[in-house]
Amino acid sequence: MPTTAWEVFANCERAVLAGVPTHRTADDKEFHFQRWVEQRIREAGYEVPMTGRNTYPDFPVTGVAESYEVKGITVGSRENDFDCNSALPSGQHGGANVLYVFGRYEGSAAGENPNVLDIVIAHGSFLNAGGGYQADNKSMRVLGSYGDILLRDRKMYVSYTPYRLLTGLREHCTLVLPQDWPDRPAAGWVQVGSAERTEHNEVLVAYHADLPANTLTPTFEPNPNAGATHHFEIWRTTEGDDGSVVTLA
DNA sequence: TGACGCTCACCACCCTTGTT
DNA sequence: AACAAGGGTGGTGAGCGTCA
Repeated sequence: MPTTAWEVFANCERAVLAGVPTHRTADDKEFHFQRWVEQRIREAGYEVPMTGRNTYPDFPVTGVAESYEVKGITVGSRENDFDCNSALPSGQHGGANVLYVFGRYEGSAAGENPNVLDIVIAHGSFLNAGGGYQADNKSMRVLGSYGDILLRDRKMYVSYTPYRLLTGLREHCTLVLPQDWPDRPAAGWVQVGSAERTEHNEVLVAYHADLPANTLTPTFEPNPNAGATHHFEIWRTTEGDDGSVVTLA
């Protein structure tokens, strides 16, 4: 079954190598990189619907069970982890594969047209294999001396980026897919590494917040998938390949 | 031992979408 | 329409390790 990942990645890599910058405007400092990725998806011949800023994932591909979630990183700032807000990273969402697009781009000193320095597209299961428990956000109007202030138990998940999990990603473009990804690349690709991630022994089932003490106490149960391994293949096109390899950090 | 750089927790803020 | 929930970004300073 053909997938979009190879072509979308190849377009991103080509644009990085060609020095295609993003376009940052004063009124929209945040979304230039998302737009840059959207253009690459469209260039690859795929349609993405116009979505608002609050959709997750950012770009579901029309007619294909694949979607792209974009995470921009200003170079030299926060490269090792990212705020997922309340959407725990996952390889599946709404019946579609989720591919995370990370890119490092130049900061505000570069002006309105910062260059994209490198790209990593990673299947969500590389960040989190799934399973475990994830409750929706809840709130209750119980707080403060008058008892009328809303307490939002708003989960904020912070996941490692591939830049933390893998070596050799900077100044290169890199594609990370599950070993059992449904299709293989055409000619012109090089596998530059492989990675195996093993599931943890326990899963979080609850946590207790003690307000006077200002502490959080987790409660765990054994992970039914403890020790399960997930295998990933790491790819570049021959255009971006320089013989270097990628390994788990 | 002080300067420096880095990480991380935290803070501050913005805006849209969904629900009632 | 009002409110709750959800998606995002950038900045800062404490703490800590490294190195001259």
